[in-house]
Amino acid sequence: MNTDATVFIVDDDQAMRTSLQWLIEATGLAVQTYESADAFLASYYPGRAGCLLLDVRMPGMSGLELQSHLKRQGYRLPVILITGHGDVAMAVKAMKAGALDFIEKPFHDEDLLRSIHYALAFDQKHRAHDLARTEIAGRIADLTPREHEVMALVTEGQSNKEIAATLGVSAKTVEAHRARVMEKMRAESLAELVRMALLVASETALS
Amino acid sequence: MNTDATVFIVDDDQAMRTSLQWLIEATGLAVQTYESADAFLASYYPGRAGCLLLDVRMPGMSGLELQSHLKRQGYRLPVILITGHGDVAMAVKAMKAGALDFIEKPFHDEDLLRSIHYALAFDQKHRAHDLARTEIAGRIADLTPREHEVMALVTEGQSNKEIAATLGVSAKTVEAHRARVMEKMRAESLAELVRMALLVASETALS
DNA sequence: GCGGAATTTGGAACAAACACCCATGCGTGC
DNA sequence: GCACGCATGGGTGTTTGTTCCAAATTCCGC
Repeated sequence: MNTDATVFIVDDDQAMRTSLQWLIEATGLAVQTYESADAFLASYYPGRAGCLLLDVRMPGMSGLELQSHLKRQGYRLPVILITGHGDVAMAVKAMKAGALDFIEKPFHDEDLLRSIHYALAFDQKHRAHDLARTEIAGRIADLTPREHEVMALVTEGQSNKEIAATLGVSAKTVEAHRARVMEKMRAESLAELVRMALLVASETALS
Repeated sequence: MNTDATVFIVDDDQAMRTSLQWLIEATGLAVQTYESADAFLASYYPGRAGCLLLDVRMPGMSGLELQSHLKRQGYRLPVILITGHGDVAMAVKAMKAGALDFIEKPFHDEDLLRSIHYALAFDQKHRAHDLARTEIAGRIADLTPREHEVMALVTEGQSNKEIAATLGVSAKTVEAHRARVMEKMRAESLAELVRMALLVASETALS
């Protein structure tokens, strides 16, 4: 398990916060509590690993609002919603918005803990992937327009000769661009370059 | 919209089936109704485009059971669950299992129709992808064990020489296998082969 | 055992890619 | 103007991959 994974708890009810904190810390996990969505947002920065335990009904920004706000910001922190007075429509809406779980109070401690562990595993699994994707995207951003163009055609399967014809330049020029692409992308092989291209493209593909 | 997309309705209540059928056919969509999960399974074959409207509570196999059964079979038909007496836990369970929506009776016609249209779009979007994936998986299944092994190393980025060392055979042998892999997979380029490998691997990766 | 598929290996010629070297022209910014 | 990055392209040689060819071995099923 990720050693600096933290369970972030946002709930306006002091007693609930304390009780959740005790329960979760007893399993050896780090916990940070906040009494409002704004307090959490003021403290959280992307890159913090963990998961988010969120009360649905709170003064100010509600749990669902915070959830969609984080999603818009591109934060990937897994969200578990907790509610005292939930209904089916609310639960479905939250799950559609990407919540990992939607738990009604009162709940069984084991159910919540199981959900938290799943969320942490989910976060860890996606975090490495996202990091790699960001890294690769950064390298692509460093390519010149022409190099970017050549990389696209190379990863599409065209040979240097075909690319030269497509771009209306000599094969020699394509070779030069291609070599620079391999170097800048730190790709050891064409296969690796194709993998990189697909990795960053996979994000764009998810509507 | 897909012209042969069909809305499959499974509900043990005759009146409900008829009412849903009228509602949906009025929008110009094809509908087929079944009075039980078994009746649906006896008639449905994968490849049929559309979506599935499923009553949760039915004699015999329940809607949730049919949903997980289809999932196990690898069928990707989008599922919309409908229930008269649902609770939050049931809705969350269904959504976790991949249902696109979970609707309580009584519902607004527009809500159901919106959900159906989303499901049909979802189905169409994923169907082409899944078809391609199945096609590629079929070709891979036709590879001999050795060819499969060589393909794995090739798409990993190893050169023929490296593969030869890995497998303990001559580079010449690897060339022969590689050529047969390209032919059997109908890949025009290494990039295409890598794409194929990643396409089928992406499914296995989704735990 | 015999036929066939799978695996193995080699030769020769060719195409493609890579790795160096080099040079020129064109903007942008200091 | 001059330096720098960018795009362009030529030469030369090596490495790698492809495409023909042919052939030996093993193992499985009929």
